[in-house]
Amino acid sequence: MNIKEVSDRSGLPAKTIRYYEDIGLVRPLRAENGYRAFREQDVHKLAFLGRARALGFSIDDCRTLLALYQDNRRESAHVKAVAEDHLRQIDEKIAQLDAMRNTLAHLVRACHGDDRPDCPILEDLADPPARGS
Amino acid sequence: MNIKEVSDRSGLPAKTIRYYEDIGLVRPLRAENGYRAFREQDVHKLAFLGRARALGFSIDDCRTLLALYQDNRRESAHVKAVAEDHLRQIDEKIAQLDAMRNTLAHLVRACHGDDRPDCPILEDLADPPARGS
DNA sequence: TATAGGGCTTCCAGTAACTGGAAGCTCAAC
DNA sequence: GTTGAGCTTCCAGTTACTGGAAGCCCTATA
Repeated sequence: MNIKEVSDRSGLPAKTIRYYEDIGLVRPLRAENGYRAFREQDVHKLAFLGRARALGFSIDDCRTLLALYQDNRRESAHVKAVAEDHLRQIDEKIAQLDAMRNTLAHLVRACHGDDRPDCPILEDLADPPARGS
Repeated sequence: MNIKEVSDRSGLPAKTIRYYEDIGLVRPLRAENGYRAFREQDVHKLAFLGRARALGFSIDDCRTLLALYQDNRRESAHVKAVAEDHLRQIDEKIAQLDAMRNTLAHLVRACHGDDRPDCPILEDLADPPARGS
């Protein structure tokens, strides 16, 4: 199977698939003409990677998850730990973004947004009112 | 004023301040010994940048905001547009993360997390149930 | 006065995960 | 035989820094 078909079936760009080979996530065979020759298992692996990436797992996590997937003596606790850790990171990120969002939304609401220069957004950036106290 | 003091007062690492000079966000003077010589306005600018970055604005947005800040013939509409655009991007990002979070939390709850290999997380990554329909 | 230290300088490389593009080989079709 | 699509490799660029090396500068102390 050539790379284009694998790309279509796994949903990953050909560039990404080559990159994943580069960093050792997949090891397709090679045909005599030098073309990559993918097997079903390669497509399966790539689809797995695509889904893990879509859940936000890092490439490094993906490597771990893939290894666990292929190890049938794995302990599900190990998988769960990786996922929980990632979940915590997502929660942190969301909290961070929520905080930004709140401040920003507040500022945007306060700004007239007309042809005059007065702007609470810039004023806050230049010299924010002390928080708390 | 030397870089260390500016770093302390603006809250930005010295490395970052040098980087900001590199990309033209600040232009401190130079002392005869080659050391950067920062003025009050430089510190002010850097603090502005630090706050804009903390709100998640890109360096490019920061450049724009700084220019608007320094242009007293600006229209607040321009500033507001930049901020609203950024707000939209934050909202998108949050939505994305929320979706990930939901799927992931669901999978984590379903996983026993013991010493056995059976794992709904891996099963889902390997072969997810069709969505919708 | 010699030296030790800490602060400052520049420059290079690395990070994460790709993505774009150039140069060039291969293959199928007309 | 030639065209065009598909494949190959390799290099550079993206974002916003960050770490580290090599080396100058300044101050204080012995």
